[in-house]
Amino acid sequence: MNLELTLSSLVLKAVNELYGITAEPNQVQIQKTKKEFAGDLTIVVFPFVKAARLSPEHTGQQLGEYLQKNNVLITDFNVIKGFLNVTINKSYWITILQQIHTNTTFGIIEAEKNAPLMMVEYSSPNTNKPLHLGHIRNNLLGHSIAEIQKANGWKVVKTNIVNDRGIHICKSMLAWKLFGNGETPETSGMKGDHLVGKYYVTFDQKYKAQVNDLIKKGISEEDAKKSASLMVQAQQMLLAWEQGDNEVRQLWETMNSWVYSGFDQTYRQMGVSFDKIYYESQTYLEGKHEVERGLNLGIFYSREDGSVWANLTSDGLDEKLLLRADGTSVYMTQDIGTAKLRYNDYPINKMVYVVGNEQNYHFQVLANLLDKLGFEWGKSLVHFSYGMVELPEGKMKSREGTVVDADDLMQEMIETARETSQELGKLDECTASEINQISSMVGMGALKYFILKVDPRKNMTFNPKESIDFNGNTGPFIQYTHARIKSVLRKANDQHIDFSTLNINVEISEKEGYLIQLLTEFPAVIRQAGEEFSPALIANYIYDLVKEYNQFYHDFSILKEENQDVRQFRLVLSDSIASVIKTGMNLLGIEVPERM
RNA sequence: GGUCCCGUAGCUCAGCUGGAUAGAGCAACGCCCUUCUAAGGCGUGGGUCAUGGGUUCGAAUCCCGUCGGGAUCACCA
Repeated sequence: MNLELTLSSLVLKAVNELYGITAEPNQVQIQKTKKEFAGDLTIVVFPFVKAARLSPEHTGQQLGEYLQKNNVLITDFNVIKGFLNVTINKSYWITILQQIHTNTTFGIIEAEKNAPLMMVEYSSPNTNKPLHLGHIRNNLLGHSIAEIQKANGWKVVKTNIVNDRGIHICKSMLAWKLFGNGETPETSGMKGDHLVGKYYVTFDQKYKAQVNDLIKKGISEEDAKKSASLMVQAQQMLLAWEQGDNEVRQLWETMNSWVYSGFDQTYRQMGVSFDKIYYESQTYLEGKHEVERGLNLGIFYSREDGSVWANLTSDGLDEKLLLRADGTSVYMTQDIGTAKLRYNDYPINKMVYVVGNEQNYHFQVLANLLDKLGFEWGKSLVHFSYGMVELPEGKMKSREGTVVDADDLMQEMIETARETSQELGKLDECTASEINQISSMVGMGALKYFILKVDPRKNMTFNPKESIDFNGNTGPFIQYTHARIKSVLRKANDQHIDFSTLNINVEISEKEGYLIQLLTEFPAVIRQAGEEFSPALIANYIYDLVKEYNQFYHDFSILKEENQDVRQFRLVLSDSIASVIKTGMNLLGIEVPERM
């Protein structure tokens, strides 16, 4: 039984015996004692002062005396205003540390055989352009959430829905066909996804020129956009694609294969992966079937032009298009199909979509439509809605060329890490491949931590002109602390110091006791991060821990400590902290080096 | 216009299921390497928690209004 629960029930007993009231467990508020006061845990006494008919100070005093008398772990207490601060026996903390140190999966709950299954969809790229900073946030969140849920005992299937078809794909295909002169990744030396992206931009430029010409000829902007020949051709291409036209399909497969090899490279660098990938081209027909079924059931209706709609106004939503007049499908259509196929493929208990908050409405509608179509899990889907990454001047706009490319950014981070190591002379004794490995870890660590430490629900700002920091509240700071601990442990090992056992009665400082207390919070942090879908909670926790540890490291010596028991204790403490750093950072998808 | 989200130090962010004097990092300034990795530690300055009300013993946190910013309501995805 953990300390807080023990204390909590003891407080309930105390108020019952002292004041004759039966308090609810949630009235007992126990929190960590603020640093400026003596004590480990604080009980808020305000909820009981009425029943006690005493001043808050008096009530606190009485409760404190009762607690100390009835719990051997409490060695001392003090009351400030209405706050009762209790001090816990140091040997208790040492016992706890011993347990943590010997527990190789501290904080982690491994999935049991019959554990529930969570499917996490993330990434979901379009195959018409390379990944950018927005995708990075999505991928890092998706990967981290999957890891966190695994650590909370779920079975997790990571999935990706690739938007490999649709009008936008046809645009880059058409532009390549018209203006590409047969260019390939090989002939151009470009990464496949970047090459295809180039033609998507080409389409946009040429199309805009056509529209402007038409407007100059006196055609309205609206009509010009519809009748520009590039748009008409793209729509014809989409239709040809849906009808299985050989030539179009071949071009499509070729260009998509270029994109996939580019994406693979990006995903590898990012350190993310998937257990099962769905392709829109393989799910949209299922979606169409479902829409037609809904139409037959009278859930949906068709308009005169043949388009199919859902009327959701009675649910507070709008009317939603599900099939265009020409019979081609839209985003929503395929999402319905994909959902159905997934539930056929896996015994899903919880479906999580990691998708930006700009699509909040889309998922409201999706849940509603699935529900209407009779899927009982429709309403229970989770849209893990995260905020946008913005530049100081606002949203990234591909048309204005302000998009931060994922590959470029990752490369820059790794280069910066390499240069920094070199300037500081940190890796002078390492081989070239070690230097590569560590630079990659540190550069990616800086990027990942920068993104994951902020509350996922909130929009965040990224300033490309100021490179991501390596000092302070950053990934490298945490990695560095880990490396320093590992260095000490290596030296202990060289000196054949065995620290497998602890003397429970060793004298420890406040700081050391506090570090153990922090360690004990780790499992609860993982639980909460899972419940709230927030990697940021883990990031912030690890930062607090590391900051405290660095103060300890500065103020106390470990290997030079003469008292053997104390030295053992500090080694065990450091080792345990290194483990928690590593586990926590791994939950964020960040690796930690042995040296840096 | 309807719906939803956000506003905390110069900048980037914590804190938000109500609790003590609102915390970090960056930036600025000043200290600390003959001592286990200075990517570190210590210190100084910096706040009307957008704003006005309300609930409460107690509000950055909960409720209502106002102002400011954003998202969305597409035969885009």
